[in-house]
Amino acid sequence: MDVGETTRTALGRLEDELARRAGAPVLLERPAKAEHGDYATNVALRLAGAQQRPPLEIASELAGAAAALPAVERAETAPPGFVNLWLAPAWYGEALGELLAAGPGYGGGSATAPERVQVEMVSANPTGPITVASARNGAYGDSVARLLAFAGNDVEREYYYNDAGTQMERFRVSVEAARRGEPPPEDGYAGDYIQDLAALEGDPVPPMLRRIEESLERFRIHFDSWALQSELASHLPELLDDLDTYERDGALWVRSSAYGDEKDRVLVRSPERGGQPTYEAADIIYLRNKLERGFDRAIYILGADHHGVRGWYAVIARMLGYDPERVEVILYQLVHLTRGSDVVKMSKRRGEVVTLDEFVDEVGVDAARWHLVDRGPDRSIDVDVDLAQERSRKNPVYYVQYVHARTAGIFREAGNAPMDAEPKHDLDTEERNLVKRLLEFPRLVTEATERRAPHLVTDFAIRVADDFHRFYHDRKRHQVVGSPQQPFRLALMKATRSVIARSLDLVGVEAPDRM
RNA sequence: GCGCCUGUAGCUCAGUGGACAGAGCGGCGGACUUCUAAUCCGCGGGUCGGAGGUUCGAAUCCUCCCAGGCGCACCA
Repeated sequence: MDVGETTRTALGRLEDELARRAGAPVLLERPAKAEHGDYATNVALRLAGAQQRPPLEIASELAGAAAALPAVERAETAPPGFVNLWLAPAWYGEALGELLAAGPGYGGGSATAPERVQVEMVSANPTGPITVASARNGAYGDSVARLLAFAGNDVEREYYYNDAGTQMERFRVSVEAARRGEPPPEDGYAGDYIQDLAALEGDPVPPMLRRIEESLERFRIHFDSWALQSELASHLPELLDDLDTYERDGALWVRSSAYGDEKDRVLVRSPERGGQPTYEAADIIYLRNKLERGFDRAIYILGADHHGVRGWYAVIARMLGYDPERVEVILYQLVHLTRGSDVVKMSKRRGEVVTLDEFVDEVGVDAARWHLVDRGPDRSIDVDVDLAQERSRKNPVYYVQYVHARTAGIFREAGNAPMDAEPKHDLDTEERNLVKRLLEFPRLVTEATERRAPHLVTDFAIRVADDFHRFYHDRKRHQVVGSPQQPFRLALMKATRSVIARSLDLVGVEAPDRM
């Protein structure tokens, strides 16, 4: 919807033409019903109040002006004040030609002021394998990162872990116990992976981290950097000088309530509580570290159980003198494990966890990634511990991938035959619908990026697949290779394949040439 | 008690101010001498949790209520 986008697409130019005639911005929408035209605008309804005129009168004038445009084949009004437009085949050719000219970057580059962005995600302490719960964090965070990068931002992914806390101590003690052939201590960690680590020499943390990284790489998530709390902790003394702190009850507090916090926080515990820095102290060190490294924006991907810290990060930014707008906390609801219709409590000790590797072994990377991002982040996800239902071949991911396989088949058949976006025939409903769908992509991607909502992309990909499969299936009318319409239809197929491939890539799913 | 999220078709969910509310799955009935039937077509299915309000227009915005999930430590 930015100026740059509207002026460089056929749809944007048409909107600008209409806006000039209406005297107000015009947004063309695709009506739900075919009888309401290719595109429609409600601008007359919006103007009626200010102009003190009946909406249909304004609509009628605009429809008359629109009908005179070469791109417009027919313009009608409809109560209470819509203007409905039917566009000429030449306009479709122009629009499709522009889409193809944009190449692989079609739909990208929407960031008006590109930023250096860090997305911190997963960040599970390395006390065990990555679970399917953390995998949602990764699938979601990585897709957001892909969207931001496609928009033109410089994006890095970081994994943060606490290598020195009590959780890690319990983990190390559990491995030590296993090495002596003893059971894990109270509150320790059990499981086959502990035995695997016990068979190795030395600190079990590095091999555990390698295993985590392997799981995530297999899941197509690559981390540019790994941050350790122990390396950051040494910066605490210099940090304390810059903060408004005081002592009470033997502990060191920060006056965060003066920066919008609901209460002050302890940064260093009192001696009788161990005298160690708190998690909040680590938060402050880490945020400053991120921003000092030159990131314009620091994004935290956190499960909804951490929603309480959302305001805390803004408080930290203010305490350190940074613009809180540079810090962004994105929350997603949690993954619940079910068995049939029963919710089961996740518990490592009882073995009631599903690891990412198990999930991927069962359903494959593509179905797993799709399943973990195809609904809004504000909605919780159930994963059946027996995994039978996710194994289904009815998963929409295959429906979408099939578009890519079918278009690839067409090009195997067509070879290097010439293509031409300019249609030499009158376009039928399926052809028009497919072009219009593909033209939605730039705005859809822009919205998905701004809203941090990759599920809009999977939803859109299904819509593209609907339109494509409807076109493709009727071979009598829509034969591509060898038909009189071949040059145009090859152009349409190339555009379809490109949009589907990009949509799948944005959520980390492969686009196969054969299925 | 305070805060955040959710409540839409039998099930899982899209839909963040527009035209009679959509899709997938499940159910029933049809379509292959194919550029891949992992596809397509048809039929059934909904007081959009409830009540008010704002608006020409509300699933969408506001207020209250109900139900479910999660969070409110000198825990990590």
